[in-house]
Amino acid sequence: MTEERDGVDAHVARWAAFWKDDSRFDPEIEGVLVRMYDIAKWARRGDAAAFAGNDDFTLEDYKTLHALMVQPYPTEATPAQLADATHVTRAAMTSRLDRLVGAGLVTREVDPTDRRRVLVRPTAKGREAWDKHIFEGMARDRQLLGVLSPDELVQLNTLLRKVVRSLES
Amino acid sequence: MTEERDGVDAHVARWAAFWKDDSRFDPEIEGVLVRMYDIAKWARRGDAAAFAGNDDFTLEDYKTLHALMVQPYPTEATPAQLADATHVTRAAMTSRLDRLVGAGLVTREVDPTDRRRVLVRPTAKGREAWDKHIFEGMARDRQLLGVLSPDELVQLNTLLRKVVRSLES
DNA sequence: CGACGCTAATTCGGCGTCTAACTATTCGCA
DNA sequence: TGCGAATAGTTAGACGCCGAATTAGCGTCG
Repeated sequence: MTEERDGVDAHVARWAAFWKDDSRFDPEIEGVLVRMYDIAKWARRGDAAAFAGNDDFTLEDYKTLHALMVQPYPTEATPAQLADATHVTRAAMTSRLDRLVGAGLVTREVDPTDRRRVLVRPTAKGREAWDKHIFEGMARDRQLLGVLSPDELVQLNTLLRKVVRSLES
Repeated sequence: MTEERDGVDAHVARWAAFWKDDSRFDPEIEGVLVRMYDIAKWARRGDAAAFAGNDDFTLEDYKTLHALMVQPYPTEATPAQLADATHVTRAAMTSRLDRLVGAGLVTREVDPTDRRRVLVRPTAKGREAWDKHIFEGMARDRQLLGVLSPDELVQLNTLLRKVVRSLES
């Protein structure tokens, strides 16, 4: 075994001592989930730190704006679409949009063809805010995964894609 | 390309249309992080749902108890150790322990040798609660990653381990 | 055409986390 | 010995999220 151990190995090993011969426990399964959970938490913390100074533009603001900007259609979406894209509830999206409207980064208008719906569109100021932060986020991401070679990234994506596809079905 | 696409591919592709030739954007990097984030969120939601009925034993209670039970030393730890193990702040751990003490699942005593410190230990009831849920959680985990073969799990862990090690240093 | 069901968005109440400030205790060094 | 710095835990206040209930508009079918 040339691979070096990490903190999760230590954690899982200790933990495995309890159920050495119990088939219900699989160290590889637990290892994968703990690691993904830790890495995701780390990334989230890094992103949050990058937005810490700004009182008027938070990480959540950015994520919402990003989901809006990369919509397939012209940059316009309903709250429900944005909620799905960012994996939060509609209730959470309502409060996110309150903030963004208040800051003048998006507009919120009732859809004339279906008055139950609301159409959200970025303002010029919103596009600027998005543009300003998008590449900084990508730089953080690149640094986070910098230890992996391009080949390894492709491998990793292949494996993760399988998992995501099984979740989507 | 025999691999099937997932929702993240669609998301990232749309997104990539903006910076087709911009070296600052790497679809593999973004894909990895979005997928890990989504999978972790999915797992968390599943765990939370499993604890939804119980009013007196939440997912957070379980996680704290678990961290306590798998401590290297005899089952006893300080709030700071538990906070580090579960990746929450000490303030959050204080409120978690309030709940657990209130429910009679752990005890909290001042360390006689260093009166700043507090020692947390599980009660018999706490051990039972932990035992009751640990294998259910593992079953959920196994189902979540069921699409991956044992070999693929090892591959995945090897890649993730590299990332975690780089974060730890 | 009117009642019922469905969909979209919002409001409300509660929970968990965070940062920052505070208390208590111990350590270190003049 | 004594006093400032460091450490452990807690408290206070704010924020974001969630589930459930609410309001409003659309649709369909008798």
